[in-house]
Amino acid sequence: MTNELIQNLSVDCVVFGFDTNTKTLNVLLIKRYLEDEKTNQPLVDDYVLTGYHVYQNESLDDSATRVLKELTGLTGQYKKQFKAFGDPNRLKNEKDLIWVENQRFNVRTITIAYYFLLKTEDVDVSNNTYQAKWHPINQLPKIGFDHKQIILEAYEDLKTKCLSEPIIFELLPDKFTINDVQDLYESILNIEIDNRNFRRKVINKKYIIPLDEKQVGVSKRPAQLYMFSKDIYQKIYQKSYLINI
Amino acid sequence: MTNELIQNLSVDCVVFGFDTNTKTLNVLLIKRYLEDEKTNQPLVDDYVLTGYHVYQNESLDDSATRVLKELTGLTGQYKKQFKAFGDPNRLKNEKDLIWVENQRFNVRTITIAYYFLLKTEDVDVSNNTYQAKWHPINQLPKIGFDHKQIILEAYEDLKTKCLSEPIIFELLPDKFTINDVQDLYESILNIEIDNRNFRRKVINKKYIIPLDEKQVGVSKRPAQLYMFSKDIYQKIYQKSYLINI
DNA sequence: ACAAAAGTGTTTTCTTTACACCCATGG
DNA sequence: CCATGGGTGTAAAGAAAACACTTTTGT
Repeated sequence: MTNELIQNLSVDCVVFGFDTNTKTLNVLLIKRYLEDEKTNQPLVDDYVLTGYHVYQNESLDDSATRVLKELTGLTGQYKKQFKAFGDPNRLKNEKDLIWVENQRFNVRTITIAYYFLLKTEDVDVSNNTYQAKWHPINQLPKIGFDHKQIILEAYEDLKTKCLSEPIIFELLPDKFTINDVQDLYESILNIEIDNRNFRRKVINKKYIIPLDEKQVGVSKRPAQLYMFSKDIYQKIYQKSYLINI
Repeated sequence: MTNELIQNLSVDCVVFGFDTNTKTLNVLLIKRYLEDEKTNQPLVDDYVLTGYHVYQNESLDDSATRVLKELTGLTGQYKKQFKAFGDPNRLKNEKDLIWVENQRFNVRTITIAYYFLLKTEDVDVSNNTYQAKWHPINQLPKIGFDHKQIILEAYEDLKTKCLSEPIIFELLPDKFTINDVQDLYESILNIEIDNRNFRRKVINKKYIIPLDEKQVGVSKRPAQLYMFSKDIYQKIYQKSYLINI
């Protein structure tokens, strides 16, 4: 079998990045721009998710990994396939049709959507091939295709999942403060959390390990740094059967 | 556009049914059987999920609904798209290749997997076109393709989801006893639950409504019947932000 | 009257929530 | 010495867990 693209199948990647400085949860989007050849008027000018067709000999997961690597250079980031989008009309608004025709791909394309978790600081966005930019999840720009819906569904999944699994640490640097963790939860969930109760809860976890280190270069009292131990987490993990309906 | 099948795309349906009598959670599987034309020896003889290719003008959800209807005659059942399976080698063990060649479909088929929740009693399995049979989730027969994996992942999703959403009632008749609910949780989660604590918890929910009715035709003390009100549930539903990692 | 499952209360423990001030550091 | 965010404890309320006997019904 030759290694061709599967014309009607793609992956799309919702790349979430947390910015510890501004305390915002962001999505990495690429520019979609097309001009009229004669008038030079922009025909399409908005943002979309990064994505690409799947190769014939490639698994869906590998495909998503490849797309992320091409966009960011990163590998080994947390990744989750969260939904397939395949409505027959999903690429059929006016701008999308212009774009699709220009790019010569199938209008009935099914996309397998993934989301990734990483740190904004890990991506050099300054001279990115795709003109990728971070956008706060709460201030999304004009977005093409059905990608806004895809982003929002990814975000819902993230919100649910971060309550029951320690995926939050994928969005933080290896060394973080308790307040970083709180800020992150507050950004994702859009809620306020009591600092004392939160600290107690987090610090009591055996897999949150205090380091012999404090913040440096901050113009205030430097905070204690912690790390997350996945090993310890997995060792002490106990499935909860608490029914909460 | 003609209404053709999309050759490399299918949906597969994991149909869960709870049997209130035997107190078992079951999966509906269809027979896969093929004989050698000359020797009449069985070449393939096992079970698979029901599934079919998606039509060009059909959404993924509609496709799954159609497949369920063809199998069971039922519509309007609880349905969830839970994962896409698209490994390039997913249909490539020996029996699968024999089957695939016989059925002339693409070996690189991506399937969008759904699960459905219903009551075993709602399906007339006796003279089913597909020789469909209920199989207890804990005693699955020999299963073809990658469908065992698909079933197990559906089951994992169901286990998680039934802890935080009232989907359990999709598996029960409209009128049920508290012990029915407990039996169902115990079957799904494979755990034992304290009856007194469980009753208290469930009966206190405003959306669990006691009826002016008791069981009839049972050879023991007849139990109080209840119903689940989705309306009330949605009205009083409050998103929980409890962090439990 | 007996078998079989339905139904019932209390206590202990754990978890969550609410709440306000002092501390350490860099500038 | 001051501004800034870091860090701390206690009490009350609510939820979960542990636990054994009585009641109702059909046969």
